Amino acid sequence: MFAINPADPAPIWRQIEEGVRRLIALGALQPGASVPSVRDLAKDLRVNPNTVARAYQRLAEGGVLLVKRGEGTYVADEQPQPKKAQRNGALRDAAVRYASTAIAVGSALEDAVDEVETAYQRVVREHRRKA
Amino acid sequence: MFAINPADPAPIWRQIEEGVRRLIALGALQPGASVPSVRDLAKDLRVNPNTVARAYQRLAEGGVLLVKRGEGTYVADEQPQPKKAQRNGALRDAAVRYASTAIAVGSALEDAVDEVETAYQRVVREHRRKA
DNA sequence: ACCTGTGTATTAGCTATCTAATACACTAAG
DNA sequence: CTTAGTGTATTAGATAGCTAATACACAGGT
Repeated sequence: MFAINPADPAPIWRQIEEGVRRLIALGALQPGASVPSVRDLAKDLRVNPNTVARAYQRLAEGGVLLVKRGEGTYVADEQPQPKKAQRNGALRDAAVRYASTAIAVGSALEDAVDEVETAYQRVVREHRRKA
Repeated sequence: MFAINPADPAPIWRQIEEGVRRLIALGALQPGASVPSVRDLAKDLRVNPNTVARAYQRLAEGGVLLVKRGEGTYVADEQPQPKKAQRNGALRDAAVRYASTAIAVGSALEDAVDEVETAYQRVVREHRRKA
C-alpha cells in the first residue's frame, strides 16, 4: 500500500488517512473496492490496529470509505467532492509550510519548484509501477 | 518576528528553529545581530520560555546562533554552509510530503506548483514589508 | 556592591499519541 | 451451530511535547 514515515511529526493515523486518500486519487483504489482489514493493514505497516481503526473511522465519517460491520471496509461508490475552496485551502496550507522550509534551507524558488515536480511525478510513477 | 501555527503537527521548538533560519536566509537577521531574549520571544509567541530555549540551543549547536551566556544570543558571524547534499535532502523530504498531500486532495501538478510559487513569494514579500 | 537581564537547569503535571491486551457484536462460510 | 474474520470499544501503560514554577550562574549598568 504505502509506508509510514516515523520521522514525520504528523500522527500515524493522519498519515494513513492521507495515504488512503492518495491511493484513491491515483486510481489505485477504485470505488467499491475492498480495503485491507484493520488487522491486516496494521500488520503490514507494523502499527497497532487501533491506529488503523482510527484512520478508517475518520475516512468513513468523511464519506471516503464505507464500513460494512462484520464484513469489511470498502471504497465509497461516490467519492465526496470537496469544495474547490476547501481543497485549495488545504493545498495552500501545505504550500506555505513547504515554501517556509525551502526558504529556511536557503533554496531558490526555482529549486523548490523543481523538487516538487520531480517528487510529484515520482509518487505517481511509483504507484503506476506497483499496478 | 514570525508566528506559531498550532495546527502544524511539527513541534513548536522546531517551528521556532525553522523560523529563525528563515529570517536569517531572508536577510532580516544579519550576522552579529542580536536575537530576542528567550523570555521576550516566549512572551511574543505566547509560548513557554523552555520551548524557545530548546530551539536556541539547537541553533547554537548547529552554529547558526552564538550564545554569550548572561549577555544574550546573536546571529553567528559565519553562517554554516550546509552541504548541497544535506540541503537538497531536507528539501526533497519536504517536497515529497507536499506532493503527497497535493495528490491526496486531488490537485494537479500545475496547481501544486502554482501554490508553491505564490506561497514562496508571499513569504518573501511579507518579510520585505516588515523591514 | 547591587540589581536587572541574560542563558540554563530541574521538577512536576498535563495532553496527545501510540502500543498492548482484551472483549464484544456482527457477518459469512463450512 | 460453529468458526473465522470483520469493525468497534475499553483499559492500561509508555513516551513526547508543552506548560508552569523555581532556581542557579553569569554579564552589564547603576
